[in-house]
Amino acid sequence: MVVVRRKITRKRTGTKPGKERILDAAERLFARHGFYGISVRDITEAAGVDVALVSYHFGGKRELFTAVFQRRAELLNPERLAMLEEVRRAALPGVPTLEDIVNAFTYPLLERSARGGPGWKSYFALVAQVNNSPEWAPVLMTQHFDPLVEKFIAVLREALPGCSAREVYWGYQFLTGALTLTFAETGRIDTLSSGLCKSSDLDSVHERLAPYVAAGFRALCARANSAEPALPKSARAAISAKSAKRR
Amino acid sequence: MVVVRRKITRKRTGTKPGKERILDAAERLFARHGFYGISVRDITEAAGVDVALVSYHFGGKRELFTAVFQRRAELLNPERLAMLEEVRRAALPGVPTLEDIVNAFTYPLLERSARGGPGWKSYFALVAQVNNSPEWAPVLMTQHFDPLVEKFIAVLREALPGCSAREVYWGYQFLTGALTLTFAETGRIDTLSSGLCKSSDLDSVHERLAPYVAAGFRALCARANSAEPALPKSARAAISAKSAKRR
DNA sequence: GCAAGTATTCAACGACCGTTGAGGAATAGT
DNA sequence: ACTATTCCTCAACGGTCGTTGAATACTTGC
Repeated sequence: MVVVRRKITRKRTGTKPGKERILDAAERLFARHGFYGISVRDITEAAGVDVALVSYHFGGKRELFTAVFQRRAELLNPERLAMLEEVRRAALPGVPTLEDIVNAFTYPLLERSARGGPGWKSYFALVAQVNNSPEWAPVLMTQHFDPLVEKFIAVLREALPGCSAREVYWGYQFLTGALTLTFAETGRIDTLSSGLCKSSDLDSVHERLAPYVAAGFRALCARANSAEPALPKSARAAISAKSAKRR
Repeated sequence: MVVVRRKITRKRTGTKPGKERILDAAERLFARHGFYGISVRDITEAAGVDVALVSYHFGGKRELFTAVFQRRAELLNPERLAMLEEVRRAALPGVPTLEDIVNAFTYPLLERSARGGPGWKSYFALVAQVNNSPEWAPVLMTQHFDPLVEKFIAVLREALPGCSAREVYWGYQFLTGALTLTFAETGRIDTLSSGLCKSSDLDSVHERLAPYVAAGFRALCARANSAEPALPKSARAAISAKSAKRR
């Protein structure tokens, strides 16, 4: 397949500077085809700038990729942290519900993917691919999201007294898997359901994910606390009663 | 970075024919770096054969990729279908529990990823990446897994009487997201939990995923049947009682 | 042992890859 | 108006990409 490349060079017609235009184009194209599936020429042509600008502004293709990943993470995490603290404060002197914690974790993401514009939509699709990549996840996800995740897990543990840390970590893993597949918006649920459900209908996900995950967490803890009792029966019963209380 | 490529050409030292060796090497490398992240030369060098063999045996790189994806899907799906039928038969004249259905869906996969050897482990990591890719999922996942998935969803609906199809589809989507992230084995839960949980500990996943997901399904149905009543109250109460029954 | 067919190697093709250095244009400070 | 700085263009580099056609090796059937 031979593709003729015509130079576009729209020469400052737009209002945005080249650096930002590159970030936007890279975000969109990386999200769809991954890091290796897109060349810097693809990106700069889509952005209407010269190839050399990638090296000039970012140092190289790899650094551009991490810059794309970083840009919106820095906007997102403070908001998510604030929402977690707000949920926590509102529940004082008790602890927040699992549903509220999960919502604080997911809502800022789902809301922006749904109504933040195409840039945000691409960004979350990119996060979905990165999160499922053995090559990229240990670097990018850990670096940009783990400090926040640790805070969420700490609050989850407060809301699940008597539940072992292992259950909470596995529950979080299932949550983030469900969430990132949603962001990928591959359209698979659309065809499976013959159009009854739409990948892009993130409001439906927002309604359902928190109840689903919260019930999952409770089931994990109930299972761990009923099987293999390592404590005397009386202590175990007290713990179960506490963690089984709903709402 | 300049990498010197030395020819290996181990010339039929192994027992496997070149076609199979290419499939094995491609599986391992595609799983880690994706379709575009690996060249056919990377693959053929790892397999110890000549570059031209890819075109000869498969027609091209793209066809090799789909062949890798197809090979184990064809082994997997009949077994999963048989397990679903077995679970269904064992529950007659009733319907199987959600836990048993989810296990029939996940166990053949988790078991092979855990103890099927490195080939299977790579394969599921590849599936994880494909499932989260807007470029590949609509083609490969739909083509090779959707017929099976439709059967599972049909049985899930039997086990969730009075629950709308939408809830079941969303519940399935969350399940498959949690499952595929598990297969990716990115090691993120390892660092998050300071080594308390291990990505590779699929037995732990097997114990927990079914209870988690089953509880999630029940929560979705309960939510749908309690909020926004479109039916008269009496009918609604009857449905809720049915779908809320546990175990 | 010979022929037919299959499997594999070899060398090379044009296209595209990421990156770079030299230089031009725009901008800001004085 | 001059200068320094930043932003951007142009042309080209060495390398790697996927693919191919011709030639060689191996296997099978007789």
